[in-house]
Amino acid sequence: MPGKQERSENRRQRVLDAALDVFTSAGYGDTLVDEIARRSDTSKGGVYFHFPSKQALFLSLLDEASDLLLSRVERAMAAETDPLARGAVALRAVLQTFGGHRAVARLFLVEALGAGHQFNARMAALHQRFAALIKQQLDDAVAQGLIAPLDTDVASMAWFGAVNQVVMRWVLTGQPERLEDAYPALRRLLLYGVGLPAGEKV
Amino acid sequence: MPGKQERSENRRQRVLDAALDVFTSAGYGDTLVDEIARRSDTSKGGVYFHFPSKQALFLSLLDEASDLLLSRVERAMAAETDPLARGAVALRAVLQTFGGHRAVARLFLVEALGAGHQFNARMAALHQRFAALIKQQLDDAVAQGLIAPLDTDVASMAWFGAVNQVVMRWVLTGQPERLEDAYPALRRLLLYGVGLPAGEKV
DNA sequence: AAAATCCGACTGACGAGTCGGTCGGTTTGA
DNA sequence: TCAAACCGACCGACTCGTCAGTCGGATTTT
Repeated sequence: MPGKQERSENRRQRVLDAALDVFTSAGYGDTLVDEIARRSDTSKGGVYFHFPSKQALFLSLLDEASDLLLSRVERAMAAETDPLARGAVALRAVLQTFGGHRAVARLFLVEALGAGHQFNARMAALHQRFAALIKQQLDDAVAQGLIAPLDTDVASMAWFGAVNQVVMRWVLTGQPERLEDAYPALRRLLLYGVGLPAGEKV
Repeated sequence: MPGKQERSENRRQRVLDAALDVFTSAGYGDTLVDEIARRSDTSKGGVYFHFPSKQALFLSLLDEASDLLLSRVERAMAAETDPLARGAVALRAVLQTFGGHRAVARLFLVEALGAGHQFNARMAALHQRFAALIKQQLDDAVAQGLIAPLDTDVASMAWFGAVNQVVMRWVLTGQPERLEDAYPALRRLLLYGVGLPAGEKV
């Protein structure tokens, strides 16, 4: 017998799970709250008991997902000190996390953009956060003389975009079979791009 | 006195122009056909006389824009023979074209994603077309021994994504002031990334 | 019993697409 | 030459399905 909080929490989580399913398969606009209710074995009223609006429900998913992603990335980076190594492990953490949660990846890369203008600010902030994380490592690397000076604004955007696109292709087409398989090629590309001489370790 | 055809063409174009405005500022979902009619100084019926549906109107814009972009890129590439040089001029052509048509850039990079799942296939095909163009140059460059062998699948995706993201930032935040200003840094990044030794010409 | 949770029929706003009608220009034919 | 007949372009009030969100009541938990 689940206690009170427990039952309620279960229900809330079931709604979130179902919402992830439906949002990622139908897109935000075409998702019906009724469908989320049906799939989570509750009712429309039940959904609205736990979430004030469809939009808030979607944002809860995004928050849940970005917490997951950022915590993993930060944990990975904490274990390294060299800026470029931190970039590399962050890259791997991203590929591993998305690689294990395709629906989450889809939510981030496809649906969030398709969810209308209300979400653009939120997404822009999230992008900004990641780009800043990358830029910081690049700036550090330049400061430490590991790489030659370069436009780290453009470079961090480009890094971010490159990873983004590789993940997106995987989400949409299933290639490569395992997302992590793209790691070596991507790491090489990014590090070389930033001026690291060919044949370096890290 | 404008003939009937002429007047009709004018009207049709006015609708397209207004549609570009409204779609790019409100997003697909939040765009009202009534608003397009209002801004093009016509009526809802007038819009529907020229286009069978809101969706078809949007697709017409996309087609118009992709024709513009691809023709410029192809023209630029035709003037070069070296694969990496072709990549570089293609990059510049993209930056110049989008740089001069911010609304079009927004249409491609933001609104098309927000336009719902009906458009995903269309957009995926377009992305595919560009990625294939890039991959071809990279494969040629490898075949000609200009660069060391690499995973050109991942590399072309990464290139594409990198450019995409730089353009998107410009669309959303206005940085850099002139999109073309990102060209040198981006070119360097992409060419180095692909293994071209630092300090090469092209 | 009281409170928390859940149900689902219902409402109201909304907006894409329709359709009967208008209007200016063009063709016909007397 | 000049209507009468015609036609394509255009208009905008209206229809009609859709769906997020509500609410009064039922059910479950404490």
